[in-house]
Amino acid sequence: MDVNEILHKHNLKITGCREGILAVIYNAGQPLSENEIRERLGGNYDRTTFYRSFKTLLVNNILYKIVIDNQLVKYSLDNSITSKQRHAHFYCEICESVQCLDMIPADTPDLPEGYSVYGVEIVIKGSCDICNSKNRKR
Amino acid sequence: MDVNEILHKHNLKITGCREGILAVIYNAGQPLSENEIRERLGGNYDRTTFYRSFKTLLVNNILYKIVIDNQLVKYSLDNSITSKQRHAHFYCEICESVQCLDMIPADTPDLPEGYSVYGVEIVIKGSCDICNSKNRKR
DNA sequence: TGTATATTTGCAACATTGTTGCATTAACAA
DNA sequence: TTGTTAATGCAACAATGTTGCAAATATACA
Repeated sequence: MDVNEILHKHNLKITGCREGILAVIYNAGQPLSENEIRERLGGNYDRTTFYRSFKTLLVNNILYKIVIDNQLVKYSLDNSITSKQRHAHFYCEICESVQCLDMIPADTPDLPEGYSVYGVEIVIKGSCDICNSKNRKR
Repeated sequence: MDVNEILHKHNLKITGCREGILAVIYNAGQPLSENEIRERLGGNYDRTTFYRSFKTLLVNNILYKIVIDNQLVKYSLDNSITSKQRHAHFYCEICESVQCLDMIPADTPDLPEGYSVYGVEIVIKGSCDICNSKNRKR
């Protein structure tokens, strides 16, 4: 994945913060919280710059915001970048990681007459296979 | 619905704040945000008391927390109180109201081996029939 | 009905999270 | 290389959520 190309295609300037955020998320292979991203970038960049970078990347549909709880938000690359379909997400309440459940599509359901649908968010909460196997071993 | 009976059954003291929160939600017939509830109670009770009342009612499975966004949370009566099944919620981005979609169950999906599921959250975002009809008339 | 006890409340102080204005700095098109 | 525009970092602020503690309240029980 070429981060610079993505930014360029969206007419966004290539800055260290934006590059870093996208690279960290891409390399992680799973959605990350803002704090997780900041940690992996080694504490560079101001908090304000982060917020603004996220906002810019979200508005331009480069990042996708997964709201687990009002106190926990994770960011992944948008489907338009990854060419994925809309899908559900799994949140492990033990290791606090989020996984994309590509096998569970977030399809638009049938609603009563007169309703318009812009998006469908599905978050499944539980404990993941890794955490479950660790607990069994103890 | 007898609010006092619900509190009593859960071994919680019957206080004005708890009674008020439950009565307001019940009478609204739809999930409400903390601010909406505070407004309808006429500004009584401290902000701290509210937070603690919500926490108590949530921990005791009397209230259910519907996370629309990290900045917007709505509260409804828990399914154990209303005897409803788990269901999806609809959020209207125009009037900012939330409706229970009882016709769309939030069933536990099939996940890969080793995963445990504690809960499924489905939030459908769009515009509701009332807001859509208002826009058509203009 | 009155009283003892444990819980809840309200206040203050604090911690965290997110926003805005503005001068400085950096990106990049030409 | 340079001019223009946008992004950054800082400070100050606003909103949201938490904690400790003294005073007030709910309730079980005499």
